[in-house]
Amino acid sequence: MPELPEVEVVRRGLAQHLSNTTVLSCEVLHPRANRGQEGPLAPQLIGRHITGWNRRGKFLWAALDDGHALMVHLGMSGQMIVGDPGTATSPHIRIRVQCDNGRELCFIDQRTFGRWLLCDTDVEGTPVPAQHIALDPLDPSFNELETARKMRASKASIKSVLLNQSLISGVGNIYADESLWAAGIKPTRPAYRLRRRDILNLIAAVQEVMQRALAAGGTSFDSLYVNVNGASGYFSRSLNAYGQTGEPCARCGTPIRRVAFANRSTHYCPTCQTL
DNA sequence: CCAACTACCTGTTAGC
DNA sequence: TGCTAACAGGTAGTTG
Repeated sequence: MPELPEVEVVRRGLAQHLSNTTVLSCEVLHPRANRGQEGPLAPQLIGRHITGWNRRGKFLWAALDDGHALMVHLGMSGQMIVGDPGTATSPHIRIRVQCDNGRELCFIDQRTFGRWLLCDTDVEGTPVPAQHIALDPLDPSFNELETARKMRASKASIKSVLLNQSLISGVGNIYADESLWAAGIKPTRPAYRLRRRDILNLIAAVQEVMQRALAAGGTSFDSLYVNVNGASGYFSRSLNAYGQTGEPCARCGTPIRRVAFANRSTHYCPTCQTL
């Protein structure tokens, strides 16, 4: 599942191969991939000039030279494949675009949770539909103290708070479980019952885990294929909690437990995640 | 206003 | 073998 590190790998690949280029053609092959768009996408997108690619949390967008943005969310299974025309052959190609640098971009998305949206931006260039998304923990302007204060003001469980994209963005189920394991915090603990230093430790753990995943996933993006499988492909051997049900905890040896929580699976060590 | 819950989607796997 | 159910989960919208 693409979370922040995987989306950043995709962004880097797109920035390398599809910056300063104009859209020549566009086909929407599945309407759900462009849900919420006013009017057909193709005639609005053709002729637009992409200046670069930006990201906030799991939201990705192409900055256009007229102040608009082509916002992309990969959902659970979205992939952005860049190559020569005809390179992508998946039965799940949802949108196909050709650019004047000779490259083709295909949006492939098996489960159709992802989408593209051509939209307005604010004065800072952020797409309007992504304005409610908080800065992510790898953003240079991310404020740890301010974020910790907001998180600690919540009565919800600390895991729910980590997944709340309006407080801290980019964290999904995998990195939430990994960060809570690293910080020794029980996922169901209400956020307000944690000390300030515990929350700050947790934020540092999120940053550390994501930096490591980014380093592991960002090794091979100079090929034309823009890989989004960072967590499942490169980083899976480093996981300490997520998907480790029944495996001994790397810290204390207790079998990792899996529980249904907030309609999601949660993996944690019942012995050493006690905060 | 806040927190919790549900719909949306499809390929894979487990169980009978 | 063939069917059904569970499972994966980010976001938006709804409910309490």
